[in-house]
Amino acid sequence: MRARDGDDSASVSGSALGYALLSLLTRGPATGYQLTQRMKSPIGHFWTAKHSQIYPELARLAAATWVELAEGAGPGPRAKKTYTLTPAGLAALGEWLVRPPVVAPRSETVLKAYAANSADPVAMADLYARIAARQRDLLDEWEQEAAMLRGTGHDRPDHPGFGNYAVLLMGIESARATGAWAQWLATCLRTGRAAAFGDPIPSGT
Amino acid sequence: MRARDGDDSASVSGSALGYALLSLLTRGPATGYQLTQRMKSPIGHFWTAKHSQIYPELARLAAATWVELAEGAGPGPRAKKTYTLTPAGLAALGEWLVRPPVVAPRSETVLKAYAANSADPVAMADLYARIAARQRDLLDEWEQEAAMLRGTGHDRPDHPGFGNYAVLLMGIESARATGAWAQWLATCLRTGRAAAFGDPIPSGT
DNA sequence: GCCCACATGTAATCAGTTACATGATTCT
DNA sequence: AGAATCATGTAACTGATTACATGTGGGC
Repeated sequence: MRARDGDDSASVSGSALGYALLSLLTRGPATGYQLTQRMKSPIGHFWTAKHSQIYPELARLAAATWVELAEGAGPGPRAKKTYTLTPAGLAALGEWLVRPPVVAPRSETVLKAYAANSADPVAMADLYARIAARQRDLLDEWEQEAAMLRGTGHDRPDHPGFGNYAVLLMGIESARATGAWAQWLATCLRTGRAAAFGDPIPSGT
Repeated sequence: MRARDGDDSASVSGSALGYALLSLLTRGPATGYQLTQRMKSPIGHFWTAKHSQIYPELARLAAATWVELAEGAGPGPRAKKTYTLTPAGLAALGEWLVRPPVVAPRSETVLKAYAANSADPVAMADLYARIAARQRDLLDEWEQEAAMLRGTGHDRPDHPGFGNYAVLLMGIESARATGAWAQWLATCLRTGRAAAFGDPIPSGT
């Protein structure tokens, strides 16, 4: 975020985190703490932030008049601050959304696969078998969640929860793809031979 | 990288970037410049680094004796340095590889979808239609590349290029998943109604 | 003469994590 | 009595990008 107080005009620009917080606030006003929780699911599988990063960013968003805050009595020594998205914040979000994404994806899981034959094949096969199992679990969980959301109309683009549904669908596709790939890789490494993609999970894991 | 000169023993630990460079060096000795190029494909779609990050990291790897360097005359004012992976470096890489990945994935593309109904639906549909088209192009390109690699035995885990092949396969799965999802999202936003996943690309884009 | 590829570095800044710090309320 | 949840912040550090800085050799 380059937005500072006094700089209320034209070229105000934000960081991806700032816009992520604005997106969370479209779901309704929240405290920094609540935003930290709200970020966990479902978007947390594709974007994360700790509270130590969120609190200063909220202060910057407030300085840019993209959010408003109401102070109240908090449980601890400091006041509890509830943030609300402003029309200016919503407009800034709308402008950012239609610009092409720029953050390059990073996957340590794929990076490790790139050096697959520099490690013990058994340990490596084990690692990717566990990753595949985890992705299958997530896939099951998310498919149930998505089915429930479909039942309540979240699959319509005018539904306020459509964004959540869209993220969940990408989670499903991502888990399916990663799971199948990790399983293929585990099979290759365990058998020491080329394997076909999409084979059923061999017994004896 | 916490590895410093003199600290050659037990608890030497590295950053993901350090291990990425070691992985690149398993393909053969290289200069920092060549590593910058080598990182572009195919692993560049899942892990990136600029030369300004690579050069200092190579110095740290050399201090940790994980790589060796040979100096020669360079084109510019400074000496050209060719780095080679040492047995200690290979061992360190092997230990890191079998540890579970920790870096959380980040996708600005999915983050934007999370706020899909806070922007102009037409512009948003356009954005995701372009993303889908791009993923289809990548899919075509990578499938041809993968077919070529299969023909030359890269799909066997003992082939030195197996890591490249594995990354390429994940690229394919990722492009397929992201492409189908982006197309679904574009269709939803354009029609303003719920769409089924995996539908054929509607005409008139 | 100009642009491109080769080649290596540093400085400033931004983004993100880890650790430190405080304190009320509710549940076990 | 101790742990978990709610709630907000800062400091130190690591990771990554952008910009600055230098210079050769080859092709057009």
